[in-house]
Amino acid sequence: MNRNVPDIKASVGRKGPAIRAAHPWSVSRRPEGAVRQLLSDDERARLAVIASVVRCAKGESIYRAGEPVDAIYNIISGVVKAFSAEANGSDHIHAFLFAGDLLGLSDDGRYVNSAEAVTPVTAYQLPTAKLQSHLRRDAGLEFHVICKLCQELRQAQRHAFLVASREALPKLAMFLQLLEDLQAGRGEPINEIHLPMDRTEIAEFVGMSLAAVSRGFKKLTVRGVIEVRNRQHVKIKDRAAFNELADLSASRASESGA
Amino acid sequence: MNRNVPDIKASVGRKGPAIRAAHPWSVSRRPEGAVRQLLSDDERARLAVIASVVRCAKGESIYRAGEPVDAIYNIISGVVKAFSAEANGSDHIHAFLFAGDLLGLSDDGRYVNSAEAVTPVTAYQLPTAKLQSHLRRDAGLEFHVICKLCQELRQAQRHAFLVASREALPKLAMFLQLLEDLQAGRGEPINEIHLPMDRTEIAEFVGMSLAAVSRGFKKLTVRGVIEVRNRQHVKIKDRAAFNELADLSASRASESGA
DNA sequence: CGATTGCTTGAGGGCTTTCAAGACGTGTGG
DNA sequence: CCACACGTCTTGAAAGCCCTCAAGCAATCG
Repeated sequence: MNRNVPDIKASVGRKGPAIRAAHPWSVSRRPEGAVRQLLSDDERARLAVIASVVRCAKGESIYRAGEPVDAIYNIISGVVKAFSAEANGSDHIHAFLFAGDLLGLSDDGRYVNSAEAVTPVTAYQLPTAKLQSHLRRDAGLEFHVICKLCQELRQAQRHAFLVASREALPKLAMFLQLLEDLQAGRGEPINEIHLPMDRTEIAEFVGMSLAAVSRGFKKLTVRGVIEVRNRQHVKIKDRAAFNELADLSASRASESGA
Repeated sequence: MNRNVPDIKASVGRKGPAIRAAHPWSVSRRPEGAVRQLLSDDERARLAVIASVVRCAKGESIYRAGEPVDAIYNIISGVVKAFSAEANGSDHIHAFLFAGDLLGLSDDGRYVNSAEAVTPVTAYQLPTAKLQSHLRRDAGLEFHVICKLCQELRQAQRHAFLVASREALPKLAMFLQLLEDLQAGRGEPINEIHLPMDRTEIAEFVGMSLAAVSRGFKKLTVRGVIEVRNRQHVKIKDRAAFNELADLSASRASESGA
């Protein structure tokens, strides 16, 4: 990864770090919740002062678990996986992170998981030392970080819910629903779901074997629930069946009126 | 639950809301990490102004998923479970919360999960409206909330890791290790692990059937890994075997030098 | 002391995992 | 432009683990 690159070109047209999340305590009428850019142009500009832009090729490591924490990252473009290594050699992926997400969760001064680029990635690097002193003086900015953390916490719970499911089809349906929601939250079209990661990474995220993921997609296709255009693009054909699978265990409180 | 009780007696001797967590960006030498009270007496006193004390009996509901968010809670004593209902009727427990923890995670103005007292509970109730305006003016307090959220995020990831495990024994070992760590973090003795929840709740947390939990404890006992004094107290007899089970999948980076 | 709740234990079935081989697709070199 | 080679994905068969259903046991409370 190219660290501390004073990349002028990349900064051009960028306003600075961006945090996408919903305000947890206010109600919105928009279908996608209230996912939006939290930071004002001014806040982004102030953060840009302490940030540098880094680029990673696909598969490149951003940081490793156990390393001393020197910075947290804010993704500009691309997809990152946060994972931890298991004893048997394979990894367990905690989360996929997209543009507007923060990563670099730490404990006791060290990263608690590793991060690696799933696609080519551009990100702001925010040194913790500078960031912390910056945060202490800016309550508004801090509040936005709180909103973002709340959102990540919800995602983590949703992920735990997903992996807790024992059957393959509900798992995959929930996974696709998760990606679809994120895609919608980013304002991208959702006629098709984009899967930037490969089947192995999906398996490591949902907690199944690679073979089971393959079989699951197959079965969903045969049943007419989804249509796999290619390995990166999936379309929901039977929304009712899809929701039934995805909501089988996850009874989401979306229809609770007033 | 008794809401808005101006409980003078409960407030006596209490300094106000307390948030226990580790500072994510600084290194500590203490074995239990740096888990400590984050708020200063002054901060706690300022929060106490907007807080009221609520009490719940065992099994009582604190809030339900889907309800409009009016307050978040800070546990003074007792244990709370955060859960969401599944379609089949049983629940999935996201987390057990102890003294010093915050609960009341929300999305789009509504609680995203339900909370219920596992034991008799005393907690501060902090109305979100007042809290938010309070937070906006106090960067130091906000920073502590950020620290706490980071900690909850780690817990959520650890939980996801736990439920992702497919075998019963590693799951239970990780669960016991989790409780032990929390117990140590609270400064309580760890010669014995205290299980305030019943077997059903353990099953709903680790993502197994009640029967499997029972069988798992049995097997751990037979193998001499643990000793079950009674249903609420477990002792680790064979630490090596225990760690082998718990760390089988969770390779924690605790021995990385420098 | 009896009843209710919580926990344990047994047997059969279903699902995923594992191991392994084959198909697909992509990128490179001729 | 085609052929080859590699990595990725799919598919098959046997085995293991936990789940479900159900009955028996223990502990708690009135």
